[in-house]
Amino acid sequence: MESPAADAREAAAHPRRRGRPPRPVLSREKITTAALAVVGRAGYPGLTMAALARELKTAPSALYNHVASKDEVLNWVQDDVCETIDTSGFGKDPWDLALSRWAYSYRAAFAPHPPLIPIIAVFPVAGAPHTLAMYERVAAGLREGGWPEDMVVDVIVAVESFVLGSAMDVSAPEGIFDVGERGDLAPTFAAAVAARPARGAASADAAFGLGLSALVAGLRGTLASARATRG
Amino acid sequence: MESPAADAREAAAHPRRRGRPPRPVLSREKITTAALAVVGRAGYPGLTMAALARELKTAPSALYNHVASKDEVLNWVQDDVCETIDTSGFGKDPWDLALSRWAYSYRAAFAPHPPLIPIIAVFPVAGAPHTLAMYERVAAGLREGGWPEDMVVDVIVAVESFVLGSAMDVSAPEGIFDVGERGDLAPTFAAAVAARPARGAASADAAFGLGLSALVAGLRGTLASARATRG
DNA sequence: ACCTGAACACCGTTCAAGT
DNA sequence: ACCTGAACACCGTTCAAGT
Repeated sequence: MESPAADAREAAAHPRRRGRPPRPVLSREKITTAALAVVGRAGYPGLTMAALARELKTAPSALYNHVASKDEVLNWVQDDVCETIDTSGFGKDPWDLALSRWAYSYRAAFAPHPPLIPIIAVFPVAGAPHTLAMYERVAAGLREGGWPEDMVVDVIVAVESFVLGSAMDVSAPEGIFDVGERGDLAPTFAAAVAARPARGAASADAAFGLGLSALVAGLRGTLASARATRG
Repeated sequence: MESPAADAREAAAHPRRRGRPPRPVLSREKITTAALAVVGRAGYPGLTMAALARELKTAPSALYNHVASKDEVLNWVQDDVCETIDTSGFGKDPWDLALSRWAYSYRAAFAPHPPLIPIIAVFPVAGAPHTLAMYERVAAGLREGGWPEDMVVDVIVAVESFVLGSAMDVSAPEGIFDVGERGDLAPTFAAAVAARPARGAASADAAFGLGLSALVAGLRGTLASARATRG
């Protein structure tokens, strides 16, 4: 096992010849890690197939031996981000507390990755093992908490929808609700914006906290009446 | 005022000469309408600056005399979609009923326009008059319903986050939660998916209905305790 | 001020050639 | 099977020239 520095010297001195290499130089894991490195350095506008190939010291076309499209790369990155989400409350704390902790962690994980948010909402879980493992832990925790089997997915989807919608808000610019010159057109709204105690990212946090508390409180009521009617 | 058919014949017979036309042929309204026409015919992948220009019978570069970027075009379309959202419950029905009606209508309006969803979450309201007018009606309705001024925006943002997250779900493919071959990795989740009564778009509707009921019920509780503590 | 037409600097993706 | 290198069919945007 050579050091990365030695690898770099090696690559600069002996660029890879044409033809199939003795062992594959790319893999799902390497591509995912490289994509996150590019994003960390250049953001999502900088994540192009060319930049990704440069990070991996290959030709862009080599990527297509391992991945079908750039969208699939984004899906792999999304699955990697899901691995960092905290589900440790389930099976330990009451379901409502665990769900709330999961939601906070989920939003924090995706807030730095806005372009992945529409991806997770739409990509099948079959190709995303960490995402699937997360759903499994949440589903098991909800079942243990007393939720009927046929409601579990709807609860997950509902909370996830709120989380992902809220995660999009985090990247909104500071003055997004500033009414501008025609404040007279929206006097009530403008006054409400001015009356908000928090500013910037803290105000997005406040709205998320308010909504999550309400949603979880509402779900406690939903569960109680579901158990009452079903016995 | 000539008929559209006459306009089309005219344009085909006499393509516009170089140089400034006697009266501007483009405007925000015409560009927005044309963009919606292109989307209706070719979807969002088909909405390119070139296709938009073709719809308007101009050169693509002419668009840039009126709009700064394609993103701004999307923002204009987004504002147009907001005009169709139903806010008529506010000032008539109780705030919770009006809020629920607004949320259903909001989600239905944006479900056919997934690429606009991240746009509305991030673009300033100052340049989006219909969006602003919508917020004004909602804010006024919440104030009338007894919500304190400094909580109104957080309530709007919370409900909007849930709505937009749910709108992204509508365009998810049918089998998004199918676990695939490794069902043993997520047995509880797989069983919960199988136990869901509804399929396809109806299951997204079910999750939305469940979540919205819980969220609104939770907000009723939030308002009650806010009023109790503040007097 | 507001068009046209040509050009620029990309972009994701394909494919033959090579080992 | 899995690389390289060249090429393709776009894309959004800029800008000089024209009225």
